[in-house]
Amino acid sequence: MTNPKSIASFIFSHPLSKFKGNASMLSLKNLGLRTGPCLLQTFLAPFHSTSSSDCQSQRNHPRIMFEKITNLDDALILFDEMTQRQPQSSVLKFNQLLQAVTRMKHFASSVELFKQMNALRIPFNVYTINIVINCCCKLYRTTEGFALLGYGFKHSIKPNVFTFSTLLNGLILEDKVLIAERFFKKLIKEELCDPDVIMYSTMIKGLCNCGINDKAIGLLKLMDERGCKPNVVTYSTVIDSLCKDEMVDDALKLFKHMVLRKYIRPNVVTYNSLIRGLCSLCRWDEASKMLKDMEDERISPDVWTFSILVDALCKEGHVEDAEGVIKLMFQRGKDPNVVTYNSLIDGYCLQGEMRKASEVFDSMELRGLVPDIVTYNSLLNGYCKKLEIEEALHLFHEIIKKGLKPNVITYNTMLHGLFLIGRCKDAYKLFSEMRSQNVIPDRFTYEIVLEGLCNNNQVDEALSLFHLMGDNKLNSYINAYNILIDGASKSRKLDIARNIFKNVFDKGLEPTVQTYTVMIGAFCLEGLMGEAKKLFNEMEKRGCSPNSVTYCVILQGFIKKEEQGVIEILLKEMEDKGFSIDASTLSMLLDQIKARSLDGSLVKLIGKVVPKEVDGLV
DNA sequence: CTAGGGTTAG
Repeated sequence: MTNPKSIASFIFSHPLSKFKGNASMLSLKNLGLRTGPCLLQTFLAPFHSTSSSDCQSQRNHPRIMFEKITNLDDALILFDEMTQRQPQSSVLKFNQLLQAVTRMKHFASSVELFKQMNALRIPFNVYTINIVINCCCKLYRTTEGFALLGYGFKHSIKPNVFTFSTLLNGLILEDKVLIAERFFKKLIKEELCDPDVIMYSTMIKGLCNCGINDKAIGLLKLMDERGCKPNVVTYSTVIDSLCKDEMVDDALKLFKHMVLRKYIRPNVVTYNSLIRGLCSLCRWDEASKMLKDMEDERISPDVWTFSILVDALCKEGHVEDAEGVIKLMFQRGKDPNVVTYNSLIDGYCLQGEMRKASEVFDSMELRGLVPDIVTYNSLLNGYCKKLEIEEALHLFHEIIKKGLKPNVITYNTMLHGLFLIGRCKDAYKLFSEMRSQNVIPDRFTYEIVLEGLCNNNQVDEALSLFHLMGDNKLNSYINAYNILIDGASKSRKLDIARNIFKNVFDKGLEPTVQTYTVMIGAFCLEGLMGEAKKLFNEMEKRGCSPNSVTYCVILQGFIKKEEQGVIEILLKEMEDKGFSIDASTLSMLLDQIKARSLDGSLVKLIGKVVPKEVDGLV
């Protein structure tokens, strides 16, 4: 772990800050590529014109024409035009059009166009179904993708490795990794296709997604042995996954293996993953080194790289440095995008600097960037944290007015805010509204609502909601149990707390330190120090060591009982374990000593567990 | 000529 002060120097002393953008100035905007009706005329001209030179140019540059389509309306008009042409446009042309629509991410429209093609009996080939299957997959409708595969069979279209890897990717996008694995194995075993590097990489990505990195690495080795060389994408997939799981050192090891043993050149994506991994662990010096390395390799950082830096700096509270990175981006001709600004806005919101956050918001709109739901979620979060709920509600309505769809995070943030200021009724109304808007509550929603109800003296409501949640995946997260045990305890319903605690074990869930700590706290509150101490000793045996909080909680129980001896032992244990005492426990102790109900000899022990003042840093 | 894989939100 390095000194966070090195961040500023890490950014500004870096050689890249001295570079001037040149190649990057060749942005689309500078090339004069814009969307809109002016372009449409260019596309349609050949169809309306009888001039042979126009037809000639169309024949010579068939690809460029489709690549220039930048909005859906143009594409749809062109499609109509093509269906009416005599003689009919070739499959190739239709494929190019479908792909153009797909490139614009209008997946549903692509599927619709394909349906229209079929209604008009326009012929299609394997390219066509591959494009459309891909669209289904991107829409999380992989089942339809498989149906299309069958439809293709009926039309004697033989699927190929593209078809199968697209479907495999669809299953993985839908988190159906087990099914994906079965599908993958079946393809190989029955020799339905010869897996290539993309298919292996897709499967590896699936394994990474559900956190089985070692299995992913195993497959990486296996494909190599089977004569299919992993490439930079394959390695980057695994490297990124390791970084996300905070196993940056393993990621670095794999990175070195890729470069030094396999002679595969990393690209900007590989570096971005590593830089993000290092930044998220505050290993700034190494991140800086990585940035320098990529520059040495003549790989220039892109908007993504800079956004990662902005995000990491903001999350660590160094928003000013993040602003510096954005200035640097402009210098290098890499215009920040919505994601970049979102991180900055989030940074200000986390610091409660809402005025600054709004300024950034305005400046991004001035630059023609359209704020998305993530932008609004940060702002909502900022206002809610400051308890400026009216402001948050106002913003919430603005989101809807702008035609943006609030997502589960939006609702969670808003719910949290409403509960914070005790507006339970409004919160509950919003909670039901979210269902009617087809936004599925997640585990966080339930945790927020359960905690909100508990904090507002409505434990019974919390409990009935908990029972309503039933036996689905949602109540297999331990947090909800911790919240309810704590809530029940604070409402002096020890039996209920006990029951829920028991429930954790009955359900086979893994209790955390917090689970034990809240239960111990519940016993302490009732003065049942025998039971508290029993559980305290037991947790260690069950493989869950108490932390500072656990010690403070049980200490408070014994302080109230004025048990000098136990307090001494606990304080000594805390010192041995390097734990520190929190403010409220400390003041409780000192009060009792002042009142002479505890002995002053404790002061020496207390001195050892008072957190040391750390000055200078942060 | 036309198709598939890897990096950023609470």
